[in-house]
Amino acid sequence: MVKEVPDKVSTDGLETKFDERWTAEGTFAFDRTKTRAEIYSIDTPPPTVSGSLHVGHVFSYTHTDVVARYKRMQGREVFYPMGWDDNGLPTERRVQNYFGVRCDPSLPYTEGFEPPHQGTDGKNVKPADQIPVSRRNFIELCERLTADDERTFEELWRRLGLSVDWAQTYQTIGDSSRATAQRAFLRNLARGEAYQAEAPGLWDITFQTAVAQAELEARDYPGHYHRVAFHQSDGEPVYIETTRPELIPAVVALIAHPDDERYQHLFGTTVTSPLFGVEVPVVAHHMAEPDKGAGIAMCCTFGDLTDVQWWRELQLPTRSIIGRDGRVTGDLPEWIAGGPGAELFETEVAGKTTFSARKAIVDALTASGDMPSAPVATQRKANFYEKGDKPLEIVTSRQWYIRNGGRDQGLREELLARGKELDFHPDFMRVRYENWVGGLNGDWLISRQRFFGVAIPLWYPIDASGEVDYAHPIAPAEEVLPVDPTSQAPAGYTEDQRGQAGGFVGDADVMDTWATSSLTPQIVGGWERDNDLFERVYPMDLRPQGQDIIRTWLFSTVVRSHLENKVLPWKNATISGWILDPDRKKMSKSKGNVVTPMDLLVEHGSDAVRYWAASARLGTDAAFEVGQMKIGRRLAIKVLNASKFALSFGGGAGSEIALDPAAVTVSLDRSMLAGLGGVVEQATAALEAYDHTRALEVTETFFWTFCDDYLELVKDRAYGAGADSADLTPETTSARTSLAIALDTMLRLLAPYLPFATEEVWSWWREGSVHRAAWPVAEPLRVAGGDADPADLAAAGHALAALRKVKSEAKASMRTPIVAAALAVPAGSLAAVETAVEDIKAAGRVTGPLDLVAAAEGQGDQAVQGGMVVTSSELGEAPPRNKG
RNA sequence: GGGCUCGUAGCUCAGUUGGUUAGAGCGCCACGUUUACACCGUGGAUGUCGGGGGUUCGAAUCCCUCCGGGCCCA
Repeated sequence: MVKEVPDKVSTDGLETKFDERWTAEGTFAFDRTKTRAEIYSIDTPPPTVSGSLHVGHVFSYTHTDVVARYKRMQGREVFYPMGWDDNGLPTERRVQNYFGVRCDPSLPYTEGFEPPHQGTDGKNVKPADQIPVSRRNFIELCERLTADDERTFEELWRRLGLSVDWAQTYQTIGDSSRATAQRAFLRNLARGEAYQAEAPGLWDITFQTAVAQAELEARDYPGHYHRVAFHQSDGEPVYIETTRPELIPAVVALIAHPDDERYQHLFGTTVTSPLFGVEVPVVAHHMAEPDKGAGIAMCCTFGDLTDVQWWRELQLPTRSIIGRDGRVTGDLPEWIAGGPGAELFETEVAGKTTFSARKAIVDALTASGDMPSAPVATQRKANFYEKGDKPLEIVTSRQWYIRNGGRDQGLREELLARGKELDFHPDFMRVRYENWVGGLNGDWLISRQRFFGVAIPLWYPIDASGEVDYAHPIAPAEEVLPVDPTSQAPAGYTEDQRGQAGGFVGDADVMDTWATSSLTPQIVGGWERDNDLFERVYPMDLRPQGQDIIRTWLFSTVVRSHLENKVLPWKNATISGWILDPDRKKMSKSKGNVVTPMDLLVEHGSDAVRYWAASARLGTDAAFEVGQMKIGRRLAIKVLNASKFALSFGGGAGSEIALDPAAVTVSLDRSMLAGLGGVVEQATAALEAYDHTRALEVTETFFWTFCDDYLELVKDRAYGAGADSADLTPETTSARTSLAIALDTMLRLLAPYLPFATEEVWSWWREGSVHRAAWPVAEPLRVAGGDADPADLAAAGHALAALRKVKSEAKASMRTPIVAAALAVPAGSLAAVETAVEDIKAAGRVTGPLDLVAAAEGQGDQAVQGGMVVTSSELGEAPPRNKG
């Protein structure tokens, strides 16, 4: 039944209209009564709310939504929650400025705290003017601020048309996320998978936090090689070259490559350090690079990661002199005390920044003659925290780790096996996982010295003498999670025992963001909170994400599921590519080449932007192409117009539209439906293989041919030459039925890509939402098509094009009648053209005889109108225009 | 330096296990307002498949090598 077809169609306003309708009707509401087999569950990446959404988000989330809509139409109940990642430094900074507070974890929680500011118009509040608050208060303010960000994000996602159940959202800082992260940590601890260690770790001076391997970034950093003499027992110098002379007080060994001829005689001997006279061994290790500097390096725990490796593998002593503040320790180290450099250290080096200390040491080396030549400028690779701008120092501190196979071959093998079990789309992305897991050389450091994150849920007892006993942490019961050890006392203690002998201290650290994000399947699935739900959605079906976070998010999620649930967290991982700007550079905020997604959606329409996004294959970088969006917009409008047309033949509003395949009797119609059946098969196979681009391509190609050829060919027959509904010819009924069936099918095929335009058309003549309609199957189309050959429609289309070409070349209007013509048709197509000749004549306005002859050998070009050639023609007079 | 990936028409991209004369859309040129559509229609032109070498009856496709872009890891 056709309800209403507008006179003038438009894509404008569809986004708002259907977002409201879908919400009101619960179109995407998740039905949790379904069983695991009926459910398709998606573990969507939670975007960082305090950052801003960019075009890359729109791009990759569209890919996921296409999958979600397809699976839903396939009859799966789609579990597709959206989360917000609020953890982290950017949020902390915004909260400090917005509310004028700073976090001091040593403070107690203040009930009903009201911050001094409510927004400061982007102006920074000086740290001295910020009111210190407890971590719990600080987190409450973070939650308050991120609530605004989340609204903005949701608005964008709704406009883009993500088929998310908005009742299922979560936050990585929310109570249930924190409880989940803490619960998982406590279980790791109980099983021995989490442990603390006093160990060298990378430390960011600026952010005052430890940094994990996954957060590292190696960058070029300017420095100078200083050629410095160590001394053998006989006084002979051994020259090394170092970029960090200030670490000479911390030297523990000189190291050269075992095959290096120059230093063979030194291995096994000792040398003394300049200025300080500390005796250190000369040892061999394959990591020493013979062609770098002098080929012999000083190892000073801990100048860089190679030093750490040497320290560990060669079991060298620990002589750490750099503290968390980035300065040289103020205490005189015992290995220097009493030596020739003790005074130098105490007066010139102790307590200095590395920069000042270096200057002092270099001056002393120059004065003593141990540095005979001037420093030589060089570029070295230094490790940076990805958000920091100062090279990282390596300091020893007490930190928590989770085992990830980096120091355990057995676990590593298990995790590599999980990687093989996971279906990556595209498949080659698997090697990124394998390279990363295979290359790990340490466990996962999860302690972070920040505030807005999930607290490490532990306290430590203080013994009678006031020493903190880190070896016997106090864990909370799972029932009381989440906890904040900095503002809550552990069971059996009271708050006034905090920091007292015989009392306790809370662990002041929070966990790495990924220690929470790695649990998104557990968080959204209700692990240990709603086990009924968990069993229905977990392990999940799909994890979409970017390739850059395979080593972090994807890997850490596999680790947690493997340790906790002994399964892979999902069956499939789809990896979207990057958006490149016209210069083939990755679009990013720092380059200033980003486009605001909301503006883009408003300007082009969401279907148009989705079309652009869906045109890019998974794993492939895509150009930011406004032209492609315009094509998408045209497609959406064409869908509206062609649909309006196809629905108009039956007499408009109130007329019945039959979808009975038995009414399709004309050969051309059956040929079209047979072709459509093939399209359904191809599109379905492509989507099953997570190849949404191919599915779109075959559907779109068919749709345009349908409009250009089929619709034109059957136009007259479908109108029915004055017939009223009482006495339709079977030929007219066949055309109308075929149009309706084709429309019905194509709307479904396009629905995941153009959710708004297809829903609009659906609302004209069908009940419910196209997004809850069944995905089409080829079988009924095959039956209706019978033994018809899809090529027959192409042949008729070619014949029509050949006739049009005559008019085009004569620069005549397409309305010009052809009084008589002869058409040479390749033998293989002749029968098809003869069968459809009445439709061809009507569409080509051939008013007189159309002679069809078999084309001679070599006549015509197969690539042009299928080799069909009009050999003679006579054009009539074009009718006058209908109106001026 | 290592790994992965890409290089096809002016632009953005398809090209399945090697198989006729390499495709699409955009853009371009010409024409046309036809009762779905000017956010349109019709027709047309367009390529050393990054370079070189090899395997083969036959290579955009397989192998080698070089050049250039991108990402990740050292």
